[in-house]
Amino acid sequence: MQEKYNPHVIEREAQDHWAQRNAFRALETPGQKKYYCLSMFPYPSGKLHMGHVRNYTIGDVLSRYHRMRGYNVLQPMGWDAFGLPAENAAMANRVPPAQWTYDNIAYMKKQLVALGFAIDWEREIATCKPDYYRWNQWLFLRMLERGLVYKKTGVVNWDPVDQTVLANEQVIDGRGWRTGALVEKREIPMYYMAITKYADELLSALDTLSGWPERVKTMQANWIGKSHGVRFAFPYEAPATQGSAAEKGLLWVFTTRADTIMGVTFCAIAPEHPLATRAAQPNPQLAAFIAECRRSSVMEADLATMEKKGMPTGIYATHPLSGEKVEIWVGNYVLMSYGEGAVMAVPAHDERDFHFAKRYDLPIKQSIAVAGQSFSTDGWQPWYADKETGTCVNSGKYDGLAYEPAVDAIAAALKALGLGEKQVLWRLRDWGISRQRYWGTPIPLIHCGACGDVPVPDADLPVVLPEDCVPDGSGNPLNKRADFVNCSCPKCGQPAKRETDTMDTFVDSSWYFMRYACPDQKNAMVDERAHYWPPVDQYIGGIEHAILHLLYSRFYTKVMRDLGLVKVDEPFSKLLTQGMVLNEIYFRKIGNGRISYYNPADVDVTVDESGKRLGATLRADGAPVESGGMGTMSKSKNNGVDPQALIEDYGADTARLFMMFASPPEDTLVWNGAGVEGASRFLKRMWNFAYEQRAAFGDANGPIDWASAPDALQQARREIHAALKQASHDFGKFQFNTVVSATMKMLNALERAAGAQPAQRALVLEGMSILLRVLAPITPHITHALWRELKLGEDLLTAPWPEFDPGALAAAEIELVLQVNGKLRGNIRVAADADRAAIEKLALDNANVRKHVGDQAVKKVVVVPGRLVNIVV
RNA sequence: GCCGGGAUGGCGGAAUUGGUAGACGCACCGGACUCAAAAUCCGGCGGUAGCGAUAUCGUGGGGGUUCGAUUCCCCCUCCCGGCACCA
Repeated sequence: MQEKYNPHVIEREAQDHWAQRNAFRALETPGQKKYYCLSMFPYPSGKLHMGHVRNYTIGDVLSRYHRMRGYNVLQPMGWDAFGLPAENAAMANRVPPAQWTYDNIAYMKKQLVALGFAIDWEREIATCKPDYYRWNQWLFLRMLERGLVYKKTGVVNWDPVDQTVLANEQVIDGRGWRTGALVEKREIPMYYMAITKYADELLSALDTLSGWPERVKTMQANWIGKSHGVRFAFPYEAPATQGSAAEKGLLWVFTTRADTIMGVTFCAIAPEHPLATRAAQPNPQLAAFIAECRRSSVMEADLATMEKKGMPTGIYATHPLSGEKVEIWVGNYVLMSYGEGAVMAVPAHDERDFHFAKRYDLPIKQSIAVAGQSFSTDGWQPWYADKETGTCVNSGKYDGLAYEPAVDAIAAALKALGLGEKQVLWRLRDWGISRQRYWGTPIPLIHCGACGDVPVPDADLPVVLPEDCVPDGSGNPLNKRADFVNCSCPKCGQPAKRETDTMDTFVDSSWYFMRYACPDQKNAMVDERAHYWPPVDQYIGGIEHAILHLLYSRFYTKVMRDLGLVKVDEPFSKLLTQGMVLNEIYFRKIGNGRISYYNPADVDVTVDESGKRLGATLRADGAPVESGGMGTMSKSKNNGVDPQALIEDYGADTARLFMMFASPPEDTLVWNGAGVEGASRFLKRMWNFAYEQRAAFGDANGPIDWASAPDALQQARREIHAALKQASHDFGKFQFNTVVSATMKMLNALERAAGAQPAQRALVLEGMSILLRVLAPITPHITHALWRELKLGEDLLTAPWPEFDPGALAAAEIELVLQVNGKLRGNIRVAADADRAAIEKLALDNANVRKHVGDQAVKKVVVVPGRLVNIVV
């Protein structure tokens, strides 16, 4: 045995050992409990960052732990390889996205291997390869056949200089990130997936996901957003204009507060609403306002935070129940994509309408009252919107009705008029999957002048993406590739054009977990092995994916089930949402709204004497940079920390141990390398202890009568088994930081108790056998080496998880805390089986307790068995 | 703005889910070893008062429930994640 811990040597040896045995290859073994453990696959951005190390270490710890628990474990890995950063890199470096991507994959794979993850690399997939995305195309066509894919227009960010559609991320302060040009909204035809057809099941099935965090289920439920309300219409008359004749029509709106209908004083429509367009024809001011709205962001977050503005259309509608005239306004806060793109406005009982009415001096009419509260238009009060205790007032025959009966009566009245009825509305919208970008899955359609949009026949799949394009930032380079675009129509054989839009990369990641079951299957999307492995038993990934990725994956699973491809209803039985790993963000604005980000490792922070931050400068040029606060480690913010230096300096085990010890996996973690030293020190200490004690191992020890062993030994053994009990319990809670702390307690206890006596040697042997197994999932290399050096068994990979000895935990005496009126006043030792009366007497006899009780009467004595005595005076 | 989450010593965090707040580490301070340093080992380490026993304050801020609140309830502040084209 080597005297010194040398991580690089033992890690190489352990990894060779596993590789030679093909130890992590997963086979479909009938009769054995399977455990499909999956960490979200990475985008190959270049190098791993600490968020990856955290994610994949958690997955590996759980995989190895379950292997020790006797499960047939599958842990695969792959690459979410299509996406925008590859195109950005291509523009910067003049290298095709494909080459950049494959280079990154090669480098990052090397890093994953160096970290010793128990991955079945035979199942590796990359979504940018035709043998994968072929099945994106195939499923797209099946969905098209079933009406689950359809075409309609959608709104995108348009850079008028580059003539290019921009991602939200590429719009900074309303300007294109490369050109600095003011971005416009533009409507273009796109393909949509009808996820709303599954809205009901996506919502109700959340109840079956007992292994998911409540917060994620809540977020999904709110996102799907089922709301019950009333859809109804305001009849209106639009006067004749130069362009169009006078028109009578119905303005449809949706509301969840039909009980406030008699408080309506105006209506508001989205700038994109057809009625707004019509009203703008004779009204240049309104047209200018609508044009201004067109220049605003497409992002909901921007829309919701911007100043609420509006303008009257001059068109009046008739209130369907009161017959009053109400004016129709255009409001920049009304979303065309939700409901009807129009709302009834009740300033008295809707906060947004209230502020809008105040701003434009529109009437405010109370129609709900709460007993004991008086209404005023001076300022908004939360009770104005209270539907629990409010009743209708100033509402004619609905006066006095509470929320539910009022909604029922009003819906019935509208229905009788043929002007509306109750309706369920979803916040969830269909999923627009078209991207006007090169580096993605080609949408398998052909546009023929005679036949229209024609699906590519299955036999012609995949539609292969040429891998040698270099995007230049203006438009989709596929449009310039005649060899890609020009084709013949599969129906009529005439010359035709291939669709050049590609699919949203969320499509790629919505079913990859199914493909891992059978990545080598060339003739089908999935085969019968997808009836063995799915669902994923444990999914692990960042909390930032709580809604979109997880919802799309659930949708895809249900679609694949309904196509008979898989048998599961849900893709992920248990979900662990890892907290973000944050780091400082530094940037400079380099003009035209463009931003350049600098890695914190290249930035010096200056502080004053009290440690307060004064500023930050870029080391390269000494000039100041701005702080962008804390944010997720990412390529786009250039604030990732490459784990490579950590691995090279300390080894994979230290990197893994440190990551697991730093915080519980679900917590946000602000990156700070301090503490790595401590993790490394612990492993060295364990190695040194094993080296010193190596003589205790190997020879047979007789059975030890622990009950007659010295107290100090019994105490040490109690500590070890208590720590084991805690560690086993904490594994179930995913609380790996306290598992690590338990192993530290074990080593502390062993170091104190070690010695040459037979019982001491037996304790060291038992303790190390437990310690190494508990630590094995976290630091697999050093534990593998020590397990063999100490001759504790053959291969630690398959050693069973240790069970604690309840007998070791029993103590003859226990300590009880004494309180007077809830304040700590001392403690006593009592026999473990002491009865209540004896405990009370001992407590009341305690000198410090007597001092604090004094001559006050004891009102009550609370005894919590095994914990404390509280004397209430 | 809306939805979800978080805040505990100088730092990361713990507290068997209502029962001794600060486990286990990091940093720091003192000591041993050393010519010296590093490494290692031993000890200390929330604030205030006290030589000490001990007292008192203390889990983002304010209020409440309880014999007892980091934990449960109400209000507020700040930070993080998501908001449909970053992945």
